Amino acid sequence: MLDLKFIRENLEFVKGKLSRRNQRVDLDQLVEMDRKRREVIQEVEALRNERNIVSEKIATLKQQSKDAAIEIDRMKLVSQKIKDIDINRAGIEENVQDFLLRIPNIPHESVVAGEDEGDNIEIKRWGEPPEFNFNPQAHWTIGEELGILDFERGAKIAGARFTLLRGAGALMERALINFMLDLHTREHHYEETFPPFLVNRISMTGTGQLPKFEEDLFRIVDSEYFLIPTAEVPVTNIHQNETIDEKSLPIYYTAYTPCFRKEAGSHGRDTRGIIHQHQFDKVELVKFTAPGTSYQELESLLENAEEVLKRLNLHYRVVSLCTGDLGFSAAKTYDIEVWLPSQGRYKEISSCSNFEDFQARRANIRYRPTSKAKARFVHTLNGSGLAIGRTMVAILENYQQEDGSVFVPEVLQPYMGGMEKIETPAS
RNA sequence: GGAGAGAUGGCCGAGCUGGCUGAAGGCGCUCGCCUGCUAAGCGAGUGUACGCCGAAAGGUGUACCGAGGGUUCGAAUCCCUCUCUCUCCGCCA
Repeated sequence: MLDLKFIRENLEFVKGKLSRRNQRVDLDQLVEMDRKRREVIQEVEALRNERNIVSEKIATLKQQSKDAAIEIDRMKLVSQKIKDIDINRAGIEENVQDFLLRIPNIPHESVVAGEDEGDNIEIKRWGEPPEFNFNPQAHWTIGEELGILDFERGAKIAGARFTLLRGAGALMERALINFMLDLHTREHHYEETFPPFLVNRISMTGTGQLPKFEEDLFRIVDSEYFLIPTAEVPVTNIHQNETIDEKSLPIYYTAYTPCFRKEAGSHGRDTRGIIHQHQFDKVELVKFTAPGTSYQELESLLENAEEVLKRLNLHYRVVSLCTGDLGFSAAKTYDIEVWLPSQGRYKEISSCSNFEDFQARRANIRYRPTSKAKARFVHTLNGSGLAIGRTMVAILENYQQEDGSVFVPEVLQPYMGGMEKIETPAS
């Protein structure tokens, strides 16, 4: 959420910044509502002031056993008027608030203007794509052959975009989770957390999923619980409505959670395999920082996520999203894209963003500077470190052998009971 | 699921027979005084949000005692609904 006062005082600047996003916002309408809002506030507060003064007078009169009937009658009318105006004011303020919650964040100055992902800027590449002297298979073929990805059973149990992992597949899922959590907690100094997987509407609004993107979320019938689409939601909301001591910043959290997404807009995209699932596992990284350091913290967050791919020895590149491709809440985002041999292209496996104070204002997460100035909003950041399912896709495809077996990356072997290779049950 | 208790400022804790209570008292914190150092002591200050005035310093108004409604000229105080916490019983991984 943007600061209403900032919009009011920097209208042309904000308009210019938002025009580079692929979303249209009529700020003039907001400014007019805000003008009306302040007008009504002045009106009702003047009446309240009068009522307070006269009520005190009534109290005095009564103490002196004098008659206050005239004042009381007059205040009855004033109170009724206050009530009427208040209803109007509440309506206006709700409209203003709702409007504000639907305005996307302002892109950081370093974010390049562009239309869509085609305009994203490649920042770097790491490693080399593996070379095959045979035709590399897609992960769904490899996984089915090995008996570790069971798409038919997944669909039978739940439906499309659900997959049953079994045997070494299920084991690798668990191994990847543990490997990533161990790396981030032991070497990158994130605190491990294990949050609720269902959250309320307030938390979803705090991080920006609501009110605008409800159709992307799974919701529990007959209650106000939503299944989390990412650990970002419960973990960022850990400090909802809190004021943090500056001394304890920056705060680093990591969490493994399953993620649930309706994928409403992606019908027909990646229908095969486990690239787009309604349920997938992810290890997430979340940071709370002071405003001055958030961009250097974004760089180190990105490095922490990259480290996972480096240790798995998977070729990847990093792109900086352009204004048109930027998510609703983000001021700046780096995507890490891993190489998929079967597709001959890079596929997003992590998204690392700085939200600046956009989420903090919504979720009311502040910090008190040591200089005892007044509390300010923190900056929040998060990134996948990494998406587990897509990491498995990358491993299956990049480590595949001609005979259909798949080597287990060295760093994962201790997490898989020393297993070095996944082979077909028959062999 | 049943019965009961509670939610007040950074913290503890009064007020809850409605009217100088933004809120006693204590702790903490800040500044000053005092003190050879430390401790103690003394004095003053110490919330947030929004509106208006002001270049600013600041001034001023309104709101806020879990949340939302209601009664009343006036609500932290009375009534209703909800949320959360605690205790006991039942059930349960």
